[in-house]
This record gives sequence, C-alpha cells and structure tokens, in this order.
Amino acid sequence: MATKDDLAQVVLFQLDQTSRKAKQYSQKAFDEKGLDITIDQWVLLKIIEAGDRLSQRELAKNALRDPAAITRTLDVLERKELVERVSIAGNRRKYEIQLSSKGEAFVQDNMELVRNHRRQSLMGFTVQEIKTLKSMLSRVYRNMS
Amino acid sequence: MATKDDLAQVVLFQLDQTSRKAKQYSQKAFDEKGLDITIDQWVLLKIIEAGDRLSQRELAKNALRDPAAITRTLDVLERKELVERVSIAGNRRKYEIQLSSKGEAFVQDNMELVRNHRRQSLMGFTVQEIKTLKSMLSRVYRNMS
DNA sequence: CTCATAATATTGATATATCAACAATTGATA
DNA sequence: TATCAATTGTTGATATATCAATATTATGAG
Repeated sequence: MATKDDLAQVVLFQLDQTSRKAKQYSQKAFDEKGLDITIDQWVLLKIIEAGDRLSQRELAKNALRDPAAITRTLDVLERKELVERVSIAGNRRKYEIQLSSKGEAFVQDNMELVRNHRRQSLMGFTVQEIKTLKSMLSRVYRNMS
Repeated sequence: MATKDDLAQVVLFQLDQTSRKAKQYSQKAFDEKGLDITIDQWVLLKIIEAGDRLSQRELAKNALRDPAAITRTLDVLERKELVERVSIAGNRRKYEIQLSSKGEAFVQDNMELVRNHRRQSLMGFTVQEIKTLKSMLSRVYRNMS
C-alpha cells in the first residue's frame, strides 16, 4: 500500500479542522452568553450588514450556501426580528434584505466579543504574518474557484 | 456606527469560506464521478485509515465531530461495506473501527483524484510557502484550542 | 404584444448535525 | 466485593442543509 497520509500535514484537511475548531470556539462563547444564535446565522447577519441591500440569491452566493438554506435562515432571523425582507418597488420577485434596528444593535452589542475571537485566532502573529496568511487563504480560495 | 468590516479581510471568515469552497469543489468532483459519498464521509474514512483501530469516541475527537454524528456516519459507511466495527476482546463497550478491504480499495481508487485536488488547492505555492501556510494554520488551530 | 425562457424565492423530501437522555459496561473506591 | 461514578455508544427530538420541483414574476425574441 502507498504510505498513509499524515492528515495533519494536508492543507485541505487543516483548513476543515481549523474552521471547525474556530466555529466551535465562537459557538461556545455565544451559547454561554445566551445569545441564541448560531455562527452561520451570525455570519449571515454580517454579510447582510456589509452588503448593500442584497437579494437572497446574492446572499447565498456571498455566503457560499444554498438559496434554500438562506430562505430558512432568514425565516429564523426574521422571527427573531433581526432582519427584514423589504419589498422592492418595480420588482415583486425579490426582496432587499437588511438588518432591522434590533439587528444592528445586536451586531454592535456583540462585536467586541467577536473581535476578541478574531484577535485570539491570530495571537502571536505579526502584522506581516497576518498579511501573508490572508493572501495565502485568498490564493487557495481562488485555486478552488 | 463603527465602520463596517470588510469580511474578505477577516481571517476567520476567510477560513470558513475557503473551507466551504474546497469542500464544494471536491464534492462536485465526487458526484460527477458517481462516488456516492460525501466529503465528510471521505474524511472520516481517511481518519480511520490513518488511525490505529480507533474507537468511535476517538474518531469523534479526531474529526472534531459529535459522537452521535460518528455513530450515524459509521452506520452509513458500514451499510456501504466500507468500514467495520470490530469487537474488542475484553471490552464489550467499545469497538475498533477499521476499513474493510472494500474500503481500502475505495480509498486507493480515489486517492489520485483527491491528490489532484490537494495539488490544485496549492497551485502557485512554493514549497516554502506551503510550509508557512501549514504552520500558520496550525497556529490558528492552537489559538482556538 | 405574445409567448417562451430565465430568474427568484419557496417548499417538500431526504440526509445530516446537535444536544440531551438513555442503556450497557467498565473502573474505582470504600 | 458491592456500590457508585465514569465511559462508550446509541437513540429521540429538533434544527439545519441539500437537491429537486414548484409558483410567481420578469425578460427578451419574434
């Protein structure tokens, strides 16, 4: 047989593991703080915040998720009154998705915690190293596109 | 309001996106080849292959997944006759999980495709850069542990 | 303008993930 | 040794993801 992989040295494997680990880390903190929100829901909130009144299809594309999953996640976030589907004049087929004021407050209220996680994830990295890491992740992303 | 994040510059976000993209890339290739297996199932096969007759609990730990999810994934893989739960003499509480011969053949038969994906993900990287990336991902992982 | 096609969101069916509760077994300690 | 606690795997309940099918609306070719 060919020699077994050392999975810890396979970048695609490391990517999956590190991403999982980070999500678990943040989810635990969210749960302990009683936020009642999943990491994927949080990420979607941030994508909505960053975007400019995107449609659900655009959200799906930005989040790399299925449109159907976006529909259902938005249902949840709308029930929590964190987002709004706004009708578009002249197009009854799609919506513009935006944060509600409650949603904006929610994001603001929890950004410090999230910033701490971001900082924690890069503890010990120099500014130059962070730049290198970002660039490399972008390159891997492009290679998979 | 505080200035909005540029999510594409947030490493934790990039990690999630890159990991998703890579999984979608490989899943698509698996589907097109008619392999009838998910990436997470494949990864579990590789963890089983790499490990030394691990228990389900150890698999869960290595895969960063819930023990219940491992139980059910193993049910699927056992139904496909790719893995076996082997009883342990002297301990009726746990099993040793191993690939069946069919499972070993399956892994071998598809390693070339997977190696191509690994190569593709690192296209344009120098040997030194790959080393740097691996090291950095390990550091992020440890920071989240 | 009309009709065929594309775009958008939703829904249903199915698969998987997650968490808590549980059953069986093992290990430890008094 | 007897009992209590810890370990291991499974199951049930619920949430979420995925894919295909659908309904509605918009667009474009003739």
